[in-house]
Amino acid sequence: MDVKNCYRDLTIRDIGEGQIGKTLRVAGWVENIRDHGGVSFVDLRDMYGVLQVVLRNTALLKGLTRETCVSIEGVVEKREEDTYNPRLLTGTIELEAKQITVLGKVYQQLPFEIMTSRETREEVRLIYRYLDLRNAKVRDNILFRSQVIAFLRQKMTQMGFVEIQTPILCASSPEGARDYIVPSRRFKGKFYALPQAPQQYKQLLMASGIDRYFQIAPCFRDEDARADRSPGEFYQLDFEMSFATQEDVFRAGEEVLTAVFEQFAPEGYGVTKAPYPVISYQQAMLEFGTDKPDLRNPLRIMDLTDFFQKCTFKPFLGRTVRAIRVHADMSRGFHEKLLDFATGMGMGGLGYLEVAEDLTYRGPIDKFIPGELKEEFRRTAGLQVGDTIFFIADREERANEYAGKLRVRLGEMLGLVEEKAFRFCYVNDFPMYELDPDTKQPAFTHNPFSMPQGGLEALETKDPLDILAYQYDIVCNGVELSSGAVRNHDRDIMVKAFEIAGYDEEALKEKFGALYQAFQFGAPPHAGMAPGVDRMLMLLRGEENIREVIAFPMSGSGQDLLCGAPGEVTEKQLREAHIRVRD
RNA sequence: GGCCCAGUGGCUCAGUUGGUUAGAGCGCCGCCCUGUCACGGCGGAGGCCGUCGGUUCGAGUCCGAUCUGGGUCGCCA
Repeated sequence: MDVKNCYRDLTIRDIGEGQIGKTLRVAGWVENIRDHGGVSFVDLRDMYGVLQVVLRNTALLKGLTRETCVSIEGVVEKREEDTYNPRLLTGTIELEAKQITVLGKVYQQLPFEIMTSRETREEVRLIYRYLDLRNAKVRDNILFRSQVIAFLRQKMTQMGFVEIQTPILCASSPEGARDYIVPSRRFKGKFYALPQAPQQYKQLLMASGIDRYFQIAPCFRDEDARADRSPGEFYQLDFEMSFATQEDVFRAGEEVLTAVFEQFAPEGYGVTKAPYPVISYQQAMLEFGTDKPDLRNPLRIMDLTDFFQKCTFKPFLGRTVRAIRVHADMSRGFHEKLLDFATGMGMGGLGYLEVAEDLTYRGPIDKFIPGELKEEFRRTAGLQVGDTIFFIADREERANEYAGKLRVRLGEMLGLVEEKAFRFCYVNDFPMYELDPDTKQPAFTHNPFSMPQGGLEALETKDPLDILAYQYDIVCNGVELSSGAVRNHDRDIMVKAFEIAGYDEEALKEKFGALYQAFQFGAPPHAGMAPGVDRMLMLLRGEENIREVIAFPMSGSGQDLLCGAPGEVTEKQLREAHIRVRD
């Protein structure tokens, strides 16, 4: 687009050797000033780049400080070859200034230096976020976000999904996270809530006959922050498909994710091609010790519980025994570091065996494996000469956790983790119910809207804890990117599913009345998922902190330090909203 | 809500077993410098050591509380 007006003729992106000799105006900010007495240099920055401006008339410097916003008129000149700056796109040219107009003065000392703003205390960066965002690296994350979101929209549209906005002011939903609530002026004592996700609306869209819906959906949850979880609000690529099976959603999810990661991953990164590996929840917990497997790490956990019940090593009897086999030379120091890690997370010790040249085992546990079982052990564990096998024994839940962390640690220490890769998988077959530790009653594990595998029959005949749901996650590099499910679209099955979780039909009607009603009128089978946009961006940019991919992030305590939210409101506002604040 | 870490000029940090006047780099201000690009040189200003209380002859330093920020557990159907 042509930007020519009284402030500028071109942006810095469009200035190059083609303009040599021309007189033109450029607008931007003074990034740096280098005053050499007779000649001075100003680095002029706009959103697109940096251009060196030469000032031969010292008077032009008057009134300029760093970050002053200016319009500069000058002549584009070729630089002498020995003064090229290869770090600038405009490094072979410069602008010889004839006139400088200050558009925005700097009145105060800057709170931090723009070029190194990322090193500043985050609190200060957030208070002056508009200055922080002048830093190229900070700004590029936000520009990158814009490109990714534009790409997602285009891709989803191409795939036949229609984007539909669902309400931001909606009904409070009783389950799940804490709602943000908004008082109603018209209805005294009643409240809207901000949506934790457009879950019910998108299901209602399916009942409305919309075939494939998507939305870059803002989601609001009043829960505490983490490094990878912003408090309050975040965005999901929310989508839902009618007449769809789990496999259909898998195909759609992997198509869009592989496309966006291939498009935007850093140079040289590998991206899992569709179809993604599918790992059941049960298998994930066993082989990876977590439901968020990082497939870049080639190590797998094996189960040796049954085998060790036949041996005489007391600490393993009656315990879940997991093992990790590695093939690597390990120094004594290595074992000490690993043992420190193990005891650091609460393990009593860390048993291991090494397989010697003659296939005998070296290690204290060897003597507890009866001679006649040594060969069976070798086959069961798949051991070869030079292998080391580590053992983890505890009650099952803890054994999983320890083995999972040990797997990650071993992979890192041995340098086995694949670099420069985004490795995706689906984890599916989550249990439908789990025991609520307080009430000892079955409760929904993930999402009350999921379809139980086996349908009504399973609900009526099986132990609730044995029922699996058509419930799945997408995991990338050990990060949960998305949850999703085949939804329960049948009224009767829904009633039964809620009954098991302790809600009668009346409660169901009250809590999810819209869905309950909609399912009376020929609702289509449907399924979907909602990959987190912020998480995608973190992965693609290699950022550890979610705030780095958000233009105006809140602090961990859920405050907007820039604008001062949450803030107080006037008495009048409170009165109109029928709110009284208790002391 | 629990636990851990941090808070010292504008920014990033140092500050000894508690001991005179709290330092450095960068930034800022002034002067010098005609080819730098995180230019260079000389000089200068700038601090209630987060806040409140306590111990002590004496506290940036020790103790207690509190606030703010970060991380984490809980929480996040």
